[in-house]
Amino acid sequence: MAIIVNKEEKRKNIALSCRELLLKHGIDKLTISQIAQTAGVGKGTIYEYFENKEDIVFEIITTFIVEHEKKLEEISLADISTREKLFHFFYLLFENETAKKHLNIYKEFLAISLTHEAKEMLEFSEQCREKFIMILNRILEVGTTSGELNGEMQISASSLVLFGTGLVVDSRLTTCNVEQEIDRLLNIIVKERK
Amino acid sequence: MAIIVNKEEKRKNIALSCRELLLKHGIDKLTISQIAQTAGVGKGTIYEYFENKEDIVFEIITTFIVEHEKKLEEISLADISTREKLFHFFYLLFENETAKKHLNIYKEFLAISLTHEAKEMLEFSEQCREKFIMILNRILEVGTTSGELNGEMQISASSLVLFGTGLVVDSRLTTCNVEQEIDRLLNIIVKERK
DNA sequence: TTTTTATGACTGACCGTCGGTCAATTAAAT
DNA sequence: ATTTAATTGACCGACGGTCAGTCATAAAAA
Repeated sequence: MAIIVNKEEKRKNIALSCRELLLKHGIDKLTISQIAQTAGVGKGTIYEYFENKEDIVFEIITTFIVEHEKKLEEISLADISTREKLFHFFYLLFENETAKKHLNIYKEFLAISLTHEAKEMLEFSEQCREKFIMILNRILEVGTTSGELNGEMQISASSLVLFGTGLVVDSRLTTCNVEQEIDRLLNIIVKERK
Repeated sequence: MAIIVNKEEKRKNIALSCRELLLKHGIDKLTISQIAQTAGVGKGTIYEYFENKEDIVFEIITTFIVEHEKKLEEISLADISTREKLFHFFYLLFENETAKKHLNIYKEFLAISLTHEAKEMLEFSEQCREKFIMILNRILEVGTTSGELNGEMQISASSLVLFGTGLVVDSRLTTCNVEQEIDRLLNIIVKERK
């Protein structure tokens, strides 16, 4: 017949080659032409591998979120106090300039999925949420058995995820001091140890 | 010399006349041509009164949020238990079909302000946040003095606002059960009364 | 009072951009 | 030579935004 390319692989490669482009311009300013040029293919080729613009942006963002989850995993397994784990868990997206770029992209992703009811996007968000909850639960369990957390309080990981989402969204406001907010939350759920 | 119109008033009138249009179509599907037609003016006229599309959408959404704040005020002053006040405070946007339309609008507002760094928009958001915090603080104060809340816990209104924001954003996910999440939170901060 | 003039309000044809399509082309496999 | 997967960029339609020109009216001039 003719050449057979690994569609899935090429899809990922195109996405990978445009990571920096997305970080630099953000979703809105990113054009398909730019993407095609950066990936070194024709514009039409993009549509061989992606449904539409969201689809490709989504694929790129996925790579970021997967990395993010990996870091969260590391935090949950690190040899630090539960309080520190939780702090880093929430503060991860704010820690430095690179993190803030990722934060911006994540905010844009949230913005899109708030207005577009794309099924795949929602499913992916669900999966992320569940993963976050899983990791948080592990941290909470360790903290409870070690006595670091206010165990009788029945903190649920899903509530904490809501707090985290709020943090991401409201961090755009100057009246929201991220570090302080996290500390306040931790003061409630983590026992004083003296 | 020539006719002088009240720019501010006409601006508001154009916005008002398009409330239903926005509720019906959402931001993305809303076109300037539609807006102009609905408002009964030419397309160019829109740009006499608004900077750009976001500017006009923002003006419309503002009218919804102002209404929302009024309802929150009412809740905070109602003759119900603190737990009920807090529940309604968070559940207000989910209570019925009309509320859900407003929820959608609020989500779209969040979406816009997540991606556009417009100064006025941020300032308005700050004001909203401060107002929310103010109302919540009033509820919390009453609840603390009446002994309904776990007073020693130092719940901060701003943390609760973050929770609320997260609730709005994550409510688009089926894995997020709004009522349950609110109840869980309230179980932590409200004393059992038996 | 009537005419002229200045100017803000208004308009929609037009422009540039961009997401998305498709007919034509290429090239590998048979 | 034929078939077929893969690729491409010219093209399309939609949309946000602009601007040169028109309109309406109040003030000034006659």
